[in-house]
Amino acid sequence: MTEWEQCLVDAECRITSSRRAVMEVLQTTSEPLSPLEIQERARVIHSPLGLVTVYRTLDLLTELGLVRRVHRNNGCHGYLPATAGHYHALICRDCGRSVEFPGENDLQALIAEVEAQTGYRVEEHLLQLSGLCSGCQDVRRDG
Amino acid sequence: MTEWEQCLVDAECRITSSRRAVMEVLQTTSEPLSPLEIQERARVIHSPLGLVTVYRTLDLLTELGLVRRVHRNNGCHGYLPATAGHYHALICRDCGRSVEFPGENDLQALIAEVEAQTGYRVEEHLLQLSGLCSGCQDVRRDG
DNA sequence: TGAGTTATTGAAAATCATTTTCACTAGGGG
DNA sequence: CCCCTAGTGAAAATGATTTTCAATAACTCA
Repeated sequence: MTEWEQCLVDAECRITSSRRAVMEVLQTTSEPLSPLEIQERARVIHSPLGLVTVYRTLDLLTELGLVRRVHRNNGCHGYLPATAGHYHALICRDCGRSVEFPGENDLQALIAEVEAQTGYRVEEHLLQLSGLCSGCQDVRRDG
Repeated sequence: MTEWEQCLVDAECRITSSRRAVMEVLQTTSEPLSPLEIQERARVIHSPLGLVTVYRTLDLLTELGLVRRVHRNNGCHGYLPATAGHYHALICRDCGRSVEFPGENDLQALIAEVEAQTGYRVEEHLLQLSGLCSGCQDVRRDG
């Protein structure tokens, strides 16, 4: 039983072929995948998988903290395996490859400053960076 | 002629009743408004205003840098008058009231660190905070 | 291991934000 | 004041996501 499957059991959820297929796809991707992309890849493993089930499984895994939802430029969402703890996504705009980073220290300083200035109490933050990964920087230099 | 109207003229765009109505609504809000909410409020000023025109005007104003688009929890977007320069939004989850803050210094430090660690070149960032404004913190304490 | 309970599934339809289409209208230069 | 064309609004199209509901399959208890 994988770590994710154990999480499902702990949450009193059933381990189904559909969920297994979605989890396997998510665990082996380095770029954020849309629900449709996840369905396409997961159907190689479990062909009858419906898109609705992909959405439901993504909601479940996101709630359990196993995957992270990121905002894409085109308005739809991408999903990524989550690193333990609170991380943020850095996405390459060229190849879509994505990594996560912590950076909580710097952010906490910023948040403390903002709280002092505004009187708000900050509870959540959304931080997402995009740019070019090293590979795509090279391609641009070469081309 | 208001400052925003001058921007439209400079961009060789016409100043229409629809655009005036949308701009007036946006200039007098402190919380991010959805296109539908903007239409409702702007129709008090210019009743035949269509939702499509609201979307088009929002695109235009966003391109001109006069309004900022923020991500809402429910997946749709809210629009806010933009402060000059690069700012970020801080939104109250209770009353929706919103302020902008700079905080570029702390963020630049974080970005530099992330670039060094990952080899990516960061080009864009999305930072959005949410929590409780001072007023809503008080209400919670009282109630 | 096998039957029963019920969470889960998939297809179709519904919903919601947003975009496109297109004939009509009105802004503003001449 | 007229003309040209950018801008408009209604309706329809699109695309992501959610709901509905009957059928299925995963775990529980014997």
